[in-house]
Amino acid sequence: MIYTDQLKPAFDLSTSLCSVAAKTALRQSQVSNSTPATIEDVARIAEVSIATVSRAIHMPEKVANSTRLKVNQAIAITGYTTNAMARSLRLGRSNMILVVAPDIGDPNFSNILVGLENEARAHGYGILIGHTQNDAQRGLEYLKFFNSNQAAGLILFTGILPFGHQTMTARLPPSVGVFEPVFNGGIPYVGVDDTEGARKAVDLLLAEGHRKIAFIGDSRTRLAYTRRRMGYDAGLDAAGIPPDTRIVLEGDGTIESGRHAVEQLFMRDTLPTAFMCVNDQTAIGVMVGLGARGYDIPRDFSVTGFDDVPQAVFISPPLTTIRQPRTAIGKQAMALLLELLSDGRPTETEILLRPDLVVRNSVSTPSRNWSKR
Amino acid sequence: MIYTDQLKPAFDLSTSLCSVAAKTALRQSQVSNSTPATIEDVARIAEVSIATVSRAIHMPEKVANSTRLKVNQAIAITGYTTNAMARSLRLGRSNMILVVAPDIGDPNFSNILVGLENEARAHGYGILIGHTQNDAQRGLEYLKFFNSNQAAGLILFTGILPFGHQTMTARLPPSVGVFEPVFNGGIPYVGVDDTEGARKAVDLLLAEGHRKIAFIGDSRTRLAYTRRRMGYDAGLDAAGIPPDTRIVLEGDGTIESGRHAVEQLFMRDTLPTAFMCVNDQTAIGVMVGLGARGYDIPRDFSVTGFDDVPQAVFISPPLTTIRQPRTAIGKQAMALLLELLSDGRPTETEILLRPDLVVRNSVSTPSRNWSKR
DNA sequence: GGGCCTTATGTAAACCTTTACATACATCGT
DNA sequence: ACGATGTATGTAAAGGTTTACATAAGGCCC
Repeated sequence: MIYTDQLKPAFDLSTSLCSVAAKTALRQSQVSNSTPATIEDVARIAEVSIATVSRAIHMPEKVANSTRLKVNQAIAITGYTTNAMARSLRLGRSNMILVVAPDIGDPNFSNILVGLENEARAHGYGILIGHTQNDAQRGLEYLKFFNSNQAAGLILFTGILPFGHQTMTARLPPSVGVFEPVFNGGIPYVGVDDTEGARKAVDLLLAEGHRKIAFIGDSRTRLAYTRRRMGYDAGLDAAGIPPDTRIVLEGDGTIESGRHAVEQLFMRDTLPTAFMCVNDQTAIGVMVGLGARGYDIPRDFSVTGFDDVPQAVFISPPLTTIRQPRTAIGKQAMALLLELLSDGRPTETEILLRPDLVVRNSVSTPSRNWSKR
Repeated sequence: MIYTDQLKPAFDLSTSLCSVAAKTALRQSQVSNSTPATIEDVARIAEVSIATVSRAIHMPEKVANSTRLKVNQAIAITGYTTNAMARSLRLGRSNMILVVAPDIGDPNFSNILVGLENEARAHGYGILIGHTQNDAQRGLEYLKFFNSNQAAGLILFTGILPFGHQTMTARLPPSVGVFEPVFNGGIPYVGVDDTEGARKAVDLLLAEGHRKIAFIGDSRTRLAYTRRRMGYDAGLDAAGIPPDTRIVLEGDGTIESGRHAVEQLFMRDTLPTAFMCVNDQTAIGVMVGLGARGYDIPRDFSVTGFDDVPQAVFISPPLTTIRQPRTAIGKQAMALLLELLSDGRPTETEILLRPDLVVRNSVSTPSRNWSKR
């Protein structure tokens, strides 16, 4: 898929196999050098037909060695690069991948992008980005990219199709979801094993001696959140601790909801010794709420998050959390999509990467105060 | 540049002006509906030539009202969208803008991207991203996008051309720099008024009563850094404070260099009461260094940064700094580029946005301790 | 009513590839 | 020596637009 990498400008004509006619052609082409060289220029210089040039580039084994050599030299001379527009038009497929996220300003987004871009370019693809800001109408606009083959595949950051479901279910481009499965189904995705990640967090808290561990969840129905809750439940169960619904709260994944959860718990009779949060935002909110009430973390309460957002290391105390291997996720997602593009059929419907526990400073043993309860 | 926005699928044939022939044509086209509608399908249904369809879309004033109506209805029926590949091929220009940054994983990058993308799409352009990781070879690869009209313009995040200078100076695509001027010159850029920003920081410190204000700079020769230093100098000068080179240090803009600067100052005989840092990274390093020596910020020392990186609000204490209006910069840069694309000649060579002081918690009056000196 | 201008539309070439099909030539087995 | 097979190359069509140029029709003036 990488078209030409002969970009070396220097080329010594005297050692060339090119005939006199070729040299004349070269001279001509240099005069009219204002416009990029086309396959025809190359053909003229190499003294072959354009079909042969095309074959020399894309099916080198089908042309004679001597011819291929001539063509390569002509390419070097002209600095020819395949016109991607013409190629896409002819082939009915492009070498661009559209990446759509609800918000490209999200700091989590950039790291994925790195993985996506590296993998894409390694295979001769470019990437094209768009963001919907959760507006279906805007999502719909990106659909045009596929009608006209401006993009060959789609990476979706949002759990829902950014365009109305009925509109396009029939002719959906090859797609891969990132982080969470796409609602409509049929689209493979790459994410992290949320259950296992949550399990690691709760196991750490248990190992430190916590028995009353609150779970601050996210009531928006996303598989990731459900699975994190499952990890929490499983961990407690394995430790023989009966579930206590009084310390399981649902928020909405924001800082504010973390703070709110703390307030709610203080109004009830049972306080936990640790807060396991569905994501880092919530954890930050919990820490803020606890701090506002004068408590010290991790002395009085332990807190864990999930995601390892860039801020997690800078807040005080630095947050113990579960890391999403973002660059790796991006790489995997793109690899899966490219495979889809060539094979046509998804090999996997779900790729779950292993999340790592990153231990910082927001967890310690339960304070004597609270563990007495 | 926005091709078609008639996407409404519903269309009542009974109210249509279309003749029986048109309805037959429609039926036919619906049968072979697996492939996207072309301009020819539209022409057949509207019973006009493809030239007229093209004109109805791009030069509506050149077709009769009745004809335009028929065409629009046909477009609505077919769901036609201009094939961007064919269009770009014919026009020799595309509706994509290439955005190249050294590192798209940089958290500062995402916010700019938002501004860029919004502005671009508002004008019918899409954006395409790449990152060079400071590798000239990789930068060179992106040049192909211009030879083949895959992109019409270039947004550069790096202060240098990502491809060897000599290679392409002749046929450089319309370009706009972001944050800092591009070395080679001739390329307009959009950034922030660094001098004014620095001046705001130093003026705040002076207003708080500081007289010994250190400047921790960045010795890498970038215009932005030089200008921030100029703002510092000007501020002290205006306050009648003679420059004191003993408390002006050069680092390299990293956290480590901030920490190192603190160590250096402690080894000398004159300590400042405040640290004005060339960027937030350095400021964070300074805070870490000071914290390690047991000092409290802002009680013992005041610290200011520059950039307002996302972490600035999360570190402790939250950093008083100068905000880069990132989304606005992105928007402006894209607007300038689009203007360049239509006019051909840059109207401005440099657009400097006004940076704002954002006051948080890392600055207070000089501690009595130190001010006694 | 004939020449002329204006307005609306159609015809066909061009943009640059890729590739099915045709052609030409060499090789080989008999 | 000849048909069959295989290899290397060329010819031309197709992909979907845009637009210069040609054509046609209508309105106007004398």
